[in-house]
Amino acid sequence: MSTRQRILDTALDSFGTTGVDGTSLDALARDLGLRKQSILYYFPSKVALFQAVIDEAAATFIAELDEIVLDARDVWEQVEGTVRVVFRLAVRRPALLGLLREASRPGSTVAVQLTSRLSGHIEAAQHSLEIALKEGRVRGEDARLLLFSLYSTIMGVATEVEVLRAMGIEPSLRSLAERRAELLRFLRVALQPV
Amino acid sequence: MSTRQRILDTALDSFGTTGVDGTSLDALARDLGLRKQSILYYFPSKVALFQAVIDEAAATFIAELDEIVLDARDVWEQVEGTVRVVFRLAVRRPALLGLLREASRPGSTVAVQLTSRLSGHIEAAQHSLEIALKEGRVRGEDARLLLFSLYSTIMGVATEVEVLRAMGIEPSLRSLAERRAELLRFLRVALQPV
DNA sequence: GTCGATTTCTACCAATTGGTAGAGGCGGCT
DNA sequence: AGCCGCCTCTACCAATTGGTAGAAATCGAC
Repeated sequence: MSTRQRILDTALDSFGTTGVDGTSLDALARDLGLRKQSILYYFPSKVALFQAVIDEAAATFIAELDEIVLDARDVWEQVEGTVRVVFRLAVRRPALLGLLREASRPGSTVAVQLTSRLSGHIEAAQHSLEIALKEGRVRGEDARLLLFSLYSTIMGVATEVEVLRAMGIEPSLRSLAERRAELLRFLRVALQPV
Repeated sequence: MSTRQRILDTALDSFGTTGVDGTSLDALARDLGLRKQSILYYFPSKVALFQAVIDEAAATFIAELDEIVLDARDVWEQVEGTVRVVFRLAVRRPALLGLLREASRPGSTVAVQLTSRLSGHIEAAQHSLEIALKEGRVRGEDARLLLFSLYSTIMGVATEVEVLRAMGIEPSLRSLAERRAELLRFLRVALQPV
């Protein structure tokens, strides 16, 4: 793997767990077995590196979502696909979810950049939700609120892994799968029209 | 108000919005019209200050919750009370919610402290949820997952304010009240037994 | 007024931060 | 060999970080 890509990968992990402010270029270079000047050779500044990491993270996130969600035939399949993607990321790349949270924090300069990057996907999801609402296939009123609720519920439950880890409890894959199944049941019931 | 209390207040706002790493004692002192040495007079170190802030934040949060939630007669009143408290905090003290997120981030040293501080309330809520589940007054299976889902949903929607602000949109109080009402409808439907 | 405690100040400090300048290694190409 | 472009290095820098030492100011009590 190219040095540039290695830097992006390690930076994502570090930014996602320790935070951007909590990650120094020195520490990052140490993890890579390099000097920080080599990092600054590939990326002109730290914020440039952060933006590149965000860009790549958003790209992979969208790619994973698109692959599963876009060719879903109804809203429920979209929800199911999103849950699958987010949980897979929570297991395989927990730092990515942490990074998304970090970047969407108010005051972050890249928040705008990230949301504009994701806005296409968000609007598409909202649109298909609105249609489903209008046709009565989904229970609810405001598509935007529904979307936010779904998103925050999924993210919250998925990041429960991290919270548990922070409390010193290592969650098993089995318990994670159970939680995912329960979350799906919960969402199905919540979405089902009366 | 005492200087010590002023420091705690300003620190909460700063830590909650800019983050702990993103807040220097110098900047904090500047906001207070002091020198940072005066801060270090009241709190021996920065992490000591952070812990004090967390402690106070958790205390107010719990106090607000207890006041409304504990004398609720059924689970639905508890949920309604929690939503009311969180939304009120999102309007009056948005930094507090940001701080709670910051502190519950994995890798944070105070995460354990915070959760142990809240654990009493969490267990009480989980307990009453379990009873409601057993008696069939609430639809669901795992009380713990249900609790997490409720919590993350409420938090997510409440912090939508911050996300919108980060996108440059100032949400009106009216729209916030609407969202709260919609969230309550959403939760009521999701909890109602069949 | 003055004593003593509480509080806030000036003056430093070592360590770390992100970032610059430029030398040298390394490979392939002619 | 010699050159060149790519990469990584050493050496350094100004600014900022959290924190210390101790001098002044401020205060109420007597």
